[in-house]
Amino acid sequence: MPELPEVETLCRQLRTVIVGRDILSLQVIDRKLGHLPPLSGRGVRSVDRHGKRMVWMLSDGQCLIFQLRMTGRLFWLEGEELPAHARLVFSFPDGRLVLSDPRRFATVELCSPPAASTVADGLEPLEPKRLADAARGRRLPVKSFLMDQRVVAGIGNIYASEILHKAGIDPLRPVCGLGPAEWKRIASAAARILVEAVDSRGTSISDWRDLHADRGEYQHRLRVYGRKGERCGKCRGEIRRIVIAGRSTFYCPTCQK
DNA sequence: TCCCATGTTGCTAA
DNA sequence: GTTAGCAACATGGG
Repeated sequence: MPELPEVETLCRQLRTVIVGRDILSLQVIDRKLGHLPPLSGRGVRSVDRHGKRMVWMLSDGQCLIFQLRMTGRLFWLEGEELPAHARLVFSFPDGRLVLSDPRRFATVELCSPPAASTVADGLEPLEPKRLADAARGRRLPVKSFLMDQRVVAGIGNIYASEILHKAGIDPLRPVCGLGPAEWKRIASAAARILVEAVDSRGTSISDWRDLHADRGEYQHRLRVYGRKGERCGKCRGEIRRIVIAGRSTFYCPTCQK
């Protein structure tokens, strides 16, 4: 799925086109998404994000929560033609918004406003101490820890590798063995990378596209992800690919300790 | 044909 | 209680 920077990009772009507008209708194309009412006449009050989850506040007090998972995309359309794999279509006065999702893992839920999350979002300043506290007594690899959405919301497989490379930490290190200085490096690397990725409108590694079907730019700035066998830009070591918890992980064994 | 894929959940077993 | 491993979801690309 889109990770935090990709979902944030969509939120920013969506605000300019749907906040303050009324939904004319909602058409569910893929029944796997479950039952959703047409929502006709309900306005979109706000578009927000927590981690990888997008939340629309509607004028009747209900919320729509989107989880795009692996291949969910949102596209703003002004013409007639629907993109491939269209699963859901919102009609607005000025255009249509479509959920396109080849693998059909995305979910959309209509519900009451959720309670405020106690989990820090990745774009909030990350307290190194908070990470260290959450890690106390746990032995799992630091990469899995960073991807745990109950620890920090929004970091996925690409940015976890990038953050640990910037911080100079071996992704396999058990979290309970990391010291305060290392948590500080991880927290500042995470903040830097996520902000830069948002500024780049995300990473178009394979087929990620933003609301207007444009590519992001962060794929040009990846230092380790997808670069197995290449030389590390920091120390010229050889970048390796390993598997942690079933997910590809890229790192430089020379400068990540 | 096989392997891989930006995610999440749920099960099993150590 | 924690963690790893695996399958499931479903599809497309190399």
